[in-house]
Amino acid sequence: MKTERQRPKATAPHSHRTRREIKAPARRPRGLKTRRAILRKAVNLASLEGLEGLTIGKLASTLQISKSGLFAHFGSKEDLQCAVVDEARDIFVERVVRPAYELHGLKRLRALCENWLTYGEEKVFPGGCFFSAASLEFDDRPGRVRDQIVELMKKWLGNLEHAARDAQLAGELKKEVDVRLLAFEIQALAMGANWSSRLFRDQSAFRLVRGAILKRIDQATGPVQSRE
Amino acid sequence: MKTERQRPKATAPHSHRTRREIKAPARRPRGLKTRRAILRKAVNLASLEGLEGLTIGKLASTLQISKSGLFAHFGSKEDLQCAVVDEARDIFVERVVRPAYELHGLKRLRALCENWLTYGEEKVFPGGCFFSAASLEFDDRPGRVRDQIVELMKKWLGNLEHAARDAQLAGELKKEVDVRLLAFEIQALAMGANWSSRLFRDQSAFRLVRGAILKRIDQATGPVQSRE
DNA sequence: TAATAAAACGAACGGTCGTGCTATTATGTG
DNA sequence: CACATAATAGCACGACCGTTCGTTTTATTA
Repeated sequence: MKTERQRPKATAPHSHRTRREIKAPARRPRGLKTRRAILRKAVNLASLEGLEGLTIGKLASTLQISKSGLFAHFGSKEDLQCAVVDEARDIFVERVVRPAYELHGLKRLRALCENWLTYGEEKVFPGGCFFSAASLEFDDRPGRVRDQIVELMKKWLGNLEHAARDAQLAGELKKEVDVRLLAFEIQALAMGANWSSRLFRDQSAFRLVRGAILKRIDQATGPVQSRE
Repeated sequence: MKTERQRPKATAPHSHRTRREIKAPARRPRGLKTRRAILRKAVNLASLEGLEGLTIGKLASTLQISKSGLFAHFGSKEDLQCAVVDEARDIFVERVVRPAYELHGLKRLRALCENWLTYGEEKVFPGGCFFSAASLEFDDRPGRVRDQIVELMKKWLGNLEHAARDAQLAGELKKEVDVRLLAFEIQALAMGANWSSRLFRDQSAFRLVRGAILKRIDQATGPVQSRE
């Protein structure tokens, strides 16, 4: 009853992504700009230090705003972490998933792989793949953050698998190919590239994995190779 | 000059694993027993909470000893982390590497894979593969801990690659197989199994990956299959 | 321009972190 | 038994954590 102002979203159960512009689209509340700026920095920081290592004080001093002012935007650290994950998701979708959705079947599958490799190579997040790190950091921490990451990862694997299945239905992949396994192998190789490039500070891991994934896909397309 | 007692190893540059039993082998200092007990617990805790999330206070209260008493065994948190990594290494070598070294060539390669999968399935560390987690946690934290992890991982990949190369030289693998890539793919799949099993709380990932690795190796042995 | 509400601030809280000192206890040796 | 020494405990420090609260600044609008 008393703590109402600094937790504006606490009562609303789950109203993702639709904040307040629904009823007043031209109001442009000044807080949103700051919030976006905070999240942009927070995502980068979290990719380097981890979602738990991301501290409100450090983030605030980096942005040169007050700790309490920053805090008021979120209401709790967990809410901040959730917002950061969501922001990272948006960036990932924009860079990796969405462009591939203009294609279908095998082409989409190839595009998803290539976009991911580019996303890794170009260091979209300075600390490497945000979700690889977050997955391993939160696999033992029950809570909303973990739930969110699980859901995102399921969707990503589902995207790979769906594209592969479409390709199979279109005759672009051999009938005996296990599309679920194929998706898993691609994901494992991609995470391996991220792991190796970061731990050994060696970007050539992406070259290696690009070759491995291509080989794996070619192998699944059969001797006919992917038409065109 | 004044802080000398609680950092007994600080002056010695790098005397791993040979502590003080070198000159008095029968003395059996009582501290070692406690130290081992601390490390055993610390490894488990660190695998769950991460090497940074592993806290001296929590560790001490878990073991029901005083924080300062525990601290005196190591002298700094970084030293503790190094000791924990070393302890985890010992366990890993004992479970995965050493048993395979009774075999050679392709058999050793297969044994390394199978031992790793068993090590993952049986939850040797309650938080999953210690080194997968530590790798991603420390890939951006320069220091002795990171250096140690890098070295261990290089050795592990080297082990896989070496076994594969021996197999190739013995004619058990096709000549055109890239043993470095093969080692990398195995490692990526293994880490993928760890990742998936933990994030989705689904042990079947190990079944999936066992199949994938076997297929990958069979494919490298050629149509003749591994003799015997 | 005055009123109003949102946003940012500053200071402080209780807690925990790693670490450093000093004292106490246990152990092995003369 | 006395003594030296190693092992452990007790206590406190400064720093930083997430969080709260009251105040001040800033922007909107009547």
